[in-house]
Amino acid sequence: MPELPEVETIRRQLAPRLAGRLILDARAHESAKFASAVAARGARIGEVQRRGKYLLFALDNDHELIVHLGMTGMLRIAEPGVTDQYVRAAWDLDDGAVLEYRDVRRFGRIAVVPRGSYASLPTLAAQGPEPFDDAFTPQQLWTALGTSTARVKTQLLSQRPVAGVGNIYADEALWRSRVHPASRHVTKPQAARLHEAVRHVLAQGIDNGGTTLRDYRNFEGGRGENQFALACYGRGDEPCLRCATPLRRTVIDARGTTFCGTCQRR
DNA sequence: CGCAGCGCCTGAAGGC
DNA sequence: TGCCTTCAGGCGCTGC
Repeated sequence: MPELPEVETIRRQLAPRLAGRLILDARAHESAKFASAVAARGARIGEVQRRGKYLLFALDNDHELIVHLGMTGMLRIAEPGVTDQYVRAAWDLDDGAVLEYRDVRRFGRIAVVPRGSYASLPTLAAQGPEPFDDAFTPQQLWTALGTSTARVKTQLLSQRPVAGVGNIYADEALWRSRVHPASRHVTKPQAARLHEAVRHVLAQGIDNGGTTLRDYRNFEGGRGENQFALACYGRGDEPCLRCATPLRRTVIDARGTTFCGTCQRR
């Protein structure tokens, strides 16, 4: 599932490839989740930025094209003559290439909005700080987590305490910081450890080009390598790398969750 | 207003 | 072998 490291890997690859390109034409799946992709027709692409898991393409008409990859979304340059029933949007570029958005399960989303107007994307509008910005601090994380009584993992997945953490990196960060995923309250030291852990696991994910367990591919079609660096996610019943206790698998907020019942205390 | 619960999607994998 | 069930889960929306 594309989380911040996967989206950032894609952004770094496609930004230089797409900057300055004019969108000559566009097509999209009829679903409201993708239909507005055609509104980018006639615009020139500027800077490509990322906010959490959202890709933001600046357009020269005071709008921006926003792409969220959901579970199985991917961006790529089309191969000539190849048809694919899972392509949900396509943009014809002025250099002859076709940018495609492919999404088997259609959990992703595309929007064209006036620059900075995110009312139609409430999760984007309400997101917490970028994890590598100065605004993300141990104190800020502790305060943010304290405003809700929801489980700490649920809060991380809400994107509100910090942007960009999904199920894989949430399990990794909670394991690294020794915080129990179902905790409804975290201490200041726990928040400080979680702050460090979020930055660590996301930075490592970027360094490794993202995590490819099933569907994730980068803009060049390649796989990430971070799946070989995971300490917790997907390792249920395998020994904890700190204490050797078999990791436990449970469900929190309808998401598969792996954690160490010995190291990670409430 | 906050939040729990639900629905969207479809291929892969496992059971019988 | 083939059919059926279960599973993966981010996020927008609804209703309490």
